[in-house]
Amino acid sequence: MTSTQPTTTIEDYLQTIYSLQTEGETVISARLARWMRVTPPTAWATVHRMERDGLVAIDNKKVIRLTRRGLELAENVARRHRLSERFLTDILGLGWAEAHEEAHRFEHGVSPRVEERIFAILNNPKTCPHGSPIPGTGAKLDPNLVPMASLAPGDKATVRFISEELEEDLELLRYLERGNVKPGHEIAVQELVPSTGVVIIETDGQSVSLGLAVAAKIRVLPLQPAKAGAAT
Amino acid sequence: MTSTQPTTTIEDYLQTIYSLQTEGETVISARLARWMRVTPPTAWATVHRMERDGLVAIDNKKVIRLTRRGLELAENVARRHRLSERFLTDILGLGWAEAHEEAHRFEHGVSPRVEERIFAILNNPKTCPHGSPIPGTGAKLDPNLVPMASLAPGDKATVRFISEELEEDLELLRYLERGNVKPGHEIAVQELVPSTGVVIIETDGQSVSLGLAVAAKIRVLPLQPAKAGAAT
DNA sequence: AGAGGGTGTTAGTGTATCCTAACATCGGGT
DNA sequence: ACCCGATGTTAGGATACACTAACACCCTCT
Repeated sequence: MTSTQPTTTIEDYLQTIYSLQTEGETVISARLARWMRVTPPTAWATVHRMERDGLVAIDNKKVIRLTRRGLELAENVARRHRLSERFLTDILGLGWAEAHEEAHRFEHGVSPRVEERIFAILNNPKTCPHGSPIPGTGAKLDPNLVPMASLAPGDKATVRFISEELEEDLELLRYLERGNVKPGHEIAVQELVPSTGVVIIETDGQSVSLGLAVAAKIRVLPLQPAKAGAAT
Repeated sequence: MTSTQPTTTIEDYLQTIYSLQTEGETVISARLARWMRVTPPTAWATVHRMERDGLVAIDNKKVIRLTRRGLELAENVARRHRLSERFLTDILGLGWAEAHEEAHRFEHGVSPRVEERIFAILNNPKTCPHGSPIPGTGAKLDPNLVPMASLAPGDKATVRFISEELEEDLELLRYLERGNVKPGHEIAVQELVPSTGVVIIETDGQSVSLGLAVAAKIRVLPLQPAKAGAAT
């Protein structure tokens, strides 16, 4: 029977592969091992069980890709996860930073019936609190978004999306929350020198420093009219 | 390490033992096997793992009892379960009958933080929708309650509690819901002849027939003043 | 007394997850 | 040409949970 409901572990792998794949990353077993915080042999075995069950395909370069069936299941998990995040923040009042971690646990308890009710109560949201589109709503990531790291000093933009990869780091999320680096907030780049590896931006009056690796995983919508404004 | 978080399976066993024990039943391995829908050897092995981990004690008559630590954990699970039922019905609008089954899945995703928020949003409820007290609220089952099966024809009473044992049967719950045999509703016994094994009661104008075994697991609060009222 | 049912146990299996220890590979860079 | 680091794999173990087959007990009812 390959039609059995996936276990919690498999759901987690599906979701991780889905996020990485969606964000354009190459998914290999070693990467998954780090993400799932297990040893390489464990991840390897699990991925091969998934291959056996028709959830993923592994090409000759060892790259892991979701099959049609795997994608279907993964979208379902991602939907529950992102909906859970919205629910936890909007209805239960949990913090923006804590939502991801809590949702990770919460999502597995959400049945189709509960999912449907939550979706309705939230008024059909299209994205999670960190900007990821909720599968099934037709929402897609705006192709006009660019990595914050690609902006130039003086540029202004609106934060739209925090990579799920960054969400694994609770401390980082708390830092971003304190600095108002959240979807919907406007930022202005104060300093960005690749060689230093640091970006300094301004949000709502305060200065926030970020590593370039982090800034590369935050996507923003540049504000066109602000191309030449940096006086004082 | 006996201090690890219990698995989903162990949480389920704890909760079941807790319910049976609280309702005054003798808990033995064979009974648990039926409740958990596993074979006797499986239940036996699991219970012995629990004994090993200090969650239960098994006396020489094979009776299983929660230890202090087991009780503590079990109350925590029961609290999350009953709170989840309340939440699913009161906030998400799921049906009274479906709540138990859904909560069974939902409860495992509820962290202490989420539990606390749910409790607050529900305004500190003291019982689940089926009448079981929520641990931690100080609520206890009213000792004046009697099994519906112990009433006599003509007696009136208010339904207060449906045994968790009955909640396992979704069809039965649906039947009870249609017949308004739910906490807070008033009933009047129309017929109760032990030899027939059937009780017929009236609720809100409709007649409902129940087996005595079922009626024995529904507890009601007799209405004193209605001792001699059955004219027409 | 003997048959049965309900229970408890042991033995033997199988699957999913997880780990450590080792070894195999490949692509660079020195 | 050689060594290294990242990756992939195999081997060998654990543990939790679940099952079937068998057997041991006890108590009750005939």
